[in-house]
Amino acid sequence: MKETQDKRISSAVISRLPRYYRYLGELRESGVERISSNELSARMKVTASQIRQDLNNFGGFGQQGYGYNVAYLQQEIAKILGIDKTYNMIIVGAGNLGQAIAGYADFEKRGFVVKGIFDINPELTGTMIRGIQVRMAYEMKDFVRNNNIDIAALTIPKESAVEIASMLADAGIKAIWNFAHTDLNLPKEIVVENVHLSESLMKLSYNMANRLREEREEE
Amino acid sequence: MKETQDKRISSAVISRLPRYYRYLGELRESGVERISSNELSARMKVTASQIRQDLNNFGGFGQQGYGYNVAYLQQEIAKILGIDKTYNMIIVGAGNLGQAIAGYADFEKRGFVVKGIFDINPELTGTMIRGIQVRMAYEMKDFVRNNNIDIAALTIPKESAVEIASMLADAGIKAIWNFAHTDLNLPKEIVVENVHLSESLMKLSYNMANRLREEREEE
DNA sequence: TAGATTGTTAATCGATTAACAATC
DNA sequence: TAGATTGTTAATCGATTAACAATC
Repeated sequence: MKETQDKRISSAVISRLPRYYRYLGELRESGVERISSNELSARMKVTASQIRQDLNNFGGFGQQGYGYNVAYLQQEIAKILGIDKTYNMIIVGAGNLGQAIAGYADFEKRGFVVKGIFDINPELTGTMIRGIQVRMAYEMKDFVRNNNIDIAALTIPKESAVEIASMLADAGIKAIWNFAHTDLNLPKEIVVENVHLSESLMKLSYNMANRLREEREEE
Repeated sequence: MKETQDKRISSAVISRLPRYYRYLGELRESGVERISSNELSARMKVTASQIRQDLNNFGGFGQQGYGYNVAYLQQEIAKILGIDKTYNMIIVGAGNLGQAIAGYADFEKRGFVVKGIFDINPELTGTMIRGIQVRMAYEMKDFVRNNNIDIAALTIPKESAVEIASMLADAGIKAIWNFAHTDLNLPKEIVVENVHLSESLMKLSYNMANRLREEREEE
């Protein structure tokens, strides 16, 4: 009997779930039906113990002496991640990044349906991007309210991001996928997932500088 | 006397440095000259203790009874992150994401100089994107060798990413900023920084689903 | 000098790994 | 049944927080 999960799951665990999901998908595609935590461990370069601990936060998906059924486990992880449902999404900012995400979210993952793209540039009004109409920013609030929009991807400059995010929160958005280089200050019931590319690039830079440092020391 | 950092710094610490850098930049822009770990703690919503611990991994940048000089601390963090230098970069993939990064890396952060953009589509040869010439994929290896390229941003489908990454490693690239939805398997001296947007979106999805779950429980 | 705040050591908390009994 | 492998408890390791002496 599966228990409803009660204890709060750490974000470290959550961060690993999509990667499990990806590997299980690859295994499934290549026709692998079952896998043990040990085999998966070798492929993914994490410990088997961690895999079992992570999964057992959500229930027992395996079978002693057998391992895990690949398709079943992937499906269960999909449920845990909530990607077995569909979500309505808008893209705010019709620049290259907005366009990339529009195309990406729509094609790559069926579950995230892009309903509209918004921009402040009047010249873009009525333009279509990947079959989705570009609308004016001032229409956004009503659009979110009337079209049951769950998620907004913010691909706009940091100067306007905080204000627009607050407006979206007022309009009842549930989550913001934030690509703007700033922290948003929103009521805690709004989910925010940050993608700060500049910070990612700085981490890369650190590791590059540090790799060289290490090599010098080894000499 | 500042010690050369010897112990390995945890990636949790490194991940926080760019955020410190950003906040310090904002403070500097608004004319703040000095700040205590306590004030910074309140703004950034992390503990003052953590700020002091993080910084003291790299040396003592503050002064008892005074706090930290904003400009000086920011500069020192820049050095730690290695963003006081310039790096030569190429973009692999001239799609929307590649274009977004080309524009972004060049304008937003002066230190990362985009020297070339590569694509397999012959129609794009010779095209200019933000003043940078688009070149054919087969020229890439020689280009990396002859132009002292440090970093490659991979914005290509996962099918070709692993192979191209290996080729770039052969050509002497130092780091790969990987936007492809796959893990790269490269020699350990190559730095890899992954930006897996689909995994980010799944985390958002989890948190959204979970937020709703929690709210239901609270009722 | 007195007050403020760092740098750093110690205590706590949480996450990862190891071990093994349960069980398919 | 014997072998394999999970689920889960215990041990270890590391990261965060608290406390405070050092010192500007």
